[in-house]
Amino acid sequence: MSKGRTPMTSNSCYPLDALREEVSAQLRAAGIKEEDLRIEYPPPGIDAALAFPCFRLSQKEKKAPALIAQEIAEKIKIGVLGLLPVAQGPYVNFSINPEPYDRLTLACIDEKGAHYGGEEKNEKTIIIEYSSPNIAKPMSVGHLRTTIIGQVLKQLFRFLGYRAIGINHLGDWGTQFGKLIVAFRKWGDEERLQEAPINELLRIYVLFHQEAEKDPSLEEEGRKAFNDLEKGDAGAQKLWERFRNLTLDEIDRIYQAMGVDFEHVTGESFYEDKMQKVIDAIQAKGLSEESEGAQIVPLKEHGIKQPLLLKKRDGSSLYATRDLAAAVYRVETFHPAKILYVVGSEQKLHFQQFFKVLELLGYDPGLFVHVDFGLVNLPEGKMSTREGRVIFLESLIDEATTRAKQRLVEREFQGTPEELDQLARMVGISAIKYRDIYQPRNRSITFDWDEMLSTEGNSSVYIQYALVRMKGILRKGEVEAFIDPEAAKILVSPQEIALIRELSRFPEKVRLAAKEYEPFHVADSVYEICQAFSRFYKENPVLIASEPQRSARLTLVSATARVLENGMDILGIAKPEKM
RNA sequence: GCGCCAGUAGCUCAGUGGAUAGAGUGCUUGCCUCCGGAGCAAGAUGUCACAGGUUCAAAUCCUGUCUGGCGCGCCA
Repeated sequence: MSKGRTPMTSNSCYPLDALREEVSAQLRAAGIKEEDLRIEYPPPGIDAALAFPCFRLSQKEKKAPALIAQEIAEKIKIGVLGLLPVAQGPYVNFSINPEPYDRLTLACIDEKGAHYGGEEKNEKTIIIEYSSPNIAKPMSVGHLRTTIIGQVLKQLFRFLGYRAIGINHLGDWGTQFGKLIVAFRKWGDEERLQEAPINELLRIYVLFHQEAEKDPSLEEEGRKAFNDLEKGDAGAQKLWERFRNLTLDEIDRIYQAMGVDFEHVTGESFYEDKMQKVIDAIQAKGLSEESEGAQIVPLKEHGIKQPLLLKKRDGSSLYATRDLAAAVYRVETFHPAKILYVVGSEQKLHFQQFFKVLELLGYDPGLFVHVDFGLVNLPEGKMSTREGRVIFLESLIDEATTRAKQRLVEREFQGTPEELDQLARMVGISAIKYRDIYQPRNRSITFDWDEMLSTEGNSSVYIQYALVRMKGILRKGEVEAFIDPEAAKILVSPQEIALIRELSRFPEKVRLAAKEYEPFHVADSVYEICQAFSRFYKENPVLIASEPQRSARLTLVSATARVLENGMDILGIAKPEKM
């Protein structure tokens, strides 16, 4: 840090925070009360970094807002990071004093390094449940969003100092396993199961449903088989275990390719022996009742019309029961500050119900968050594994890798075939991931190959390419991440200033992403940084510049690469050295 | 029928009650003697679904209508 010239009340050196504090202090000194202190960001056309609107005061004091702005501006003295504010209409606009602000930014990046944008370690635990594929089914692009968003959130919260625990809540329990057991006993092929387990399981599963249309008694048989399984029948148990292990081996390969990992892989079956306790607690509180032979928890009095189904007529469990057991187990085992459920928005009602029941059981409702997201549809309509209208994750990864490779060959990539393969995977898989985090989670997506694997504009490739150019410059400039804050006085071109400004915004965007559970804010900042860099790169030569520009620009490239890598690490975007 | 989500540029989408509503893509046009052009620059394109209301101020809040997606008892 450069000599503590900057007023800082927190231990954070983030420049935008410091500027905000400075501006707040100035406004307070000018007589603005705390409750009127609202600082906002002016729109892009306005040449200012922060603005204070005077409408509210105008109401209180019955004076024209422009007049108030004028008076406030006159009372304020020049700051350290900011210039003398100016009244523009009803606003008091605060502009940045580039040199000290940029010096602080560079110093902060230098000081924090790989932690720039992050926060100090805290003691809080956050649990993130994500991915959660079904055993015996291939992963389709439908599982992509939860897997990627969940993994990114985990990395994001770690970056912000949390202890983040990822849980893969496998769909390894439920009626479909009864069906699968019946199907395998009738039509299963041992050899095929060995060779391509998921394929074979999918085949007999689809077959089961076809046959069940002709012979509805199969459904009953399936339910009975699950009931056996739940009661601990040895034969059923053994088959189930095989299906589970074989599927997991296959799925693990995809996780590995995508850089996804979990602290715990505990499927629904894990909670099989933990459900009774919750059911007892619910009954003890008198929350449940019998209805049409099933056990339900009515929620009408609590604003939810549909009751939660606790137990089926035949006494076997439902997913809500297992989710309740899982929640209780996790709270007691990990004492988390939050549990995030990264699950599609079509399950919103389910989460409302089961969160409400937890609340009625005495748990803090603020503990549980459904991080929902929109569906992935195909142009032909809703995906359906049974009806064969589906794109498997494996084919998506293959296609992405193939396309990346093709492009690399076109561009005459220099390297061994192994390097080419590896790079193609880095580029291809990152492209897939980025598509799920560059926009908010909320919307449903219609799957489109070209859009999914885009390499232009706001895409992972654009970001990787920007990093590669930075690395290229640093390599040739023989600079090892050297950042000299004093470069701030030389970095005065519009592109240089704009780039540093963008770097200074990164921490705030990271924080916002965590607050809203929205990875896209990080992606957005990363993209803006790359765009600012590309503009800088175009107009400001680095290596061929003469001193002191050359060194100053090397510092800037170094700092930019640092921040960019922090962002890419959060997002799980691969960081190639060359491409 | 009820509930939730969405409707902003041709397409995919940002946008904290405040200033001239922004990106990407697509389209038109420039830019490789220069650190990698998967790039940069410029241009055109808007009834913010519609109708009311609240407010000094509404794409943003409220009500209603229309359109689309999802959900609503023994699947997850």
